[in-house]
Amino acid sequence: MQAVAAAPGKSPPRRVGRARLTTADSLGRTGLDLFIKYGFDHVTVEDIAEAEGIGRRTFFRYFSSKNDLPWGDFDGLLLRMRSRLAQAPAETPLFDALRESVVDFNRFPHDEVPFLRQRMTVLLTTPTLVAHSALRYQAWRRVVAEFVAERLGVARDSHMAITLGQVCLGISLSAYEEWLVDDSLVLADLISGGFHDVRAVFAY
Amino acid sequence: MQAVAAAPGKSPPRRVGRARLTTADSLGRTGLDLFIKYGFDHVTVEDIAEAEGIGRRTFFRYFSSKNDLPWGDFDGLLLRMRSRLAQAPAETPLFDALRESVVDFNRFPHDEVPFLRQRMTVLLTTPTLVAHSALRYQAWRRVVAEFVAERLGVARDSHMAITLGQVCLGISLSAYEEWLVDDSLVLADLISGGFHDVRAVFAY
DNA sequence: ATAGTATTGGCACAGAGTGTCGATGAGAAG
DNA sequence: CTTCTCATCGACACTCTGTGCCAATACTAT
Repeated sequence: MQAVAAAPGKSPPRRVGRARLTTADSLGRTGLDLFIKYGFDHVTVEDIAEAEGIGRRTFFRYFSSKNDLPWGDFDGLLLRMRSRLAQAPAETPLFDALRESVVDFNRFPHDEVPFLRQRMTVLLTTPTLVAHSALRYQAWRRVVAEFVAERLGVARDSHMAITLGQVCLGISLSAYEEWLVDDSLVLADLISGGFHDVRAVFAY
Repeated sequence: MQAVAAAPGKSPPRRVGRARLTTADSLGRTGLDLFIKYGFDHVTVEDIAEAEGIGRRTFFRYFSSKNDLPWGDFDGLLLRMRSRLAQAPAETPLFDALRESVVDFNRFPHDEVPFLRQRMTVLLTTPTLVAHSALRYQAWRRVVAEFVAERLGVARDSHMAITLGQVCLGISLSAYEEWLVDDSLVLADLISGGFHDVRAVFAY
C-alpha cells in the first residue's frame, strides 16, 4: 500500500512488541480514497478499517476520530508554518512577512498538487469537515498570532495578534475556495492577490 | 416558562391539530441554562427534553441537532446583518461601510448584553460548538460577500468578495474573543479597532 | 523456550440522530 | 354534545461514532 521507507528522523522501528499492521499515512490514504469515491457521509469507520484490514477499534488508535483522518499530519503543517515565519528577515515589514510566509507555506511540489487538491476538496466541501476543521485552524492561527506578537512586542493573546491570525486564515481559505473551482489558477498567486485585495480596500 | 406573546409577523397560531407543548425559544433557553450550569458535553438531549417536559424525539423537531440549540434564531441574525449593510450610503467607502455595518450588527440593548455574553461564552469555548459554528459563519460571510460584490460590480463568488467576507468574520471573531475575557471592554470598540488594526498593518 | 511488551480486536456501552407509527388532544363540523 | 380531522407528540428500534476494558497476538531479547 505504501513502499516509502521510514523517513529519517522519524521514530525508529519499534524494538519490542507486536509489529504495527499499518501506518497512519497508509490508513489516511485508504480513507481519503473512500471518501472521494463514495462521499464522506456514506463511508463508515468500519468500511475504512475493513479496507485496510484492521479492526474498527484499531482505527481509533491511528486517528482519534473519522473527522481527523483527512487532515493527516497536521502537526507537521504547523511546524512548516512556524518555520516559514521564522525565515522572514526582521527588517521585512509585517505585511510582507505575513504574505510571503503564508504563500510559501502553501507551496507544494508539482507532483503533490493533485493529492492536495483531492484532500482540500473533501475538507472544504463536506459540511462535517468544514465544521471540524475549525478546530485545526485555531492552532494554525495561534502560530501566526505568536509570530505577530513577537514582532510587535505585544502579548500573544493581544487583540492585534489574534486579529491578524484570523485575517491570514481568512485570506488563505478564500484562496483555496477559489483555487478549487478553477484548475487553471495558481494557489500562491491567489493568496498573494488576497493580501493585496485586502490592502486595496482597507487603505483606500 | 416564557410569558412573551407571539411576536407579530410570526407564524399565526395553528388552527387545527394538537397544540404545541413549547416553543423553540423556551427550549433554547432551557438548554442554554443547562449548558452553562453543567457544561455542553455533560448535558444530554434527554436531559434537556426532560427539563422542558417533552420527549427526546420531540426535541429534534425544534432543533435539528444539539449543536444548533445555542445559536437560536440565526436566520434573524442574517436578516439583521443584511439590513445593516443595506443602510450604508452608496458614497461611503467600502472600508467604512463594512466597518460600520459589522459594528452596528453587533450592538445590542444593554439588558440583552449579559445573555449575549452567556451565549457567546458557550459558543466560543466549547470545542464542539466552535466547530459547528463554522457552518453558521459560512452563511454570514455570504451575506457580506454579496454586499461587496454588488458594491464593486463583481460576481458574488469572486475572489475579492469571498476574501472580504472572510476578513470581516475574522475581525468579528477576534473582537468577541477579546471581549469575553475582559468584562470592561466594549464590543463595538473592539470591532472598530480591529478594522483599524488591520488597516495599520496592511497599509504600512 | 521463556519472559517482557506493544499492538490488536472483540465486547459492551453511552449518546446523537433518524424512520416509523400509533396515541394524544384541540379546533372544526355536524 | 359528538364525531371528525390533523398537527403534534412520544415510544421504539436502529445506525453510527467514540470509549473503556481486557484478553489474544506477535515480536524482541535473554
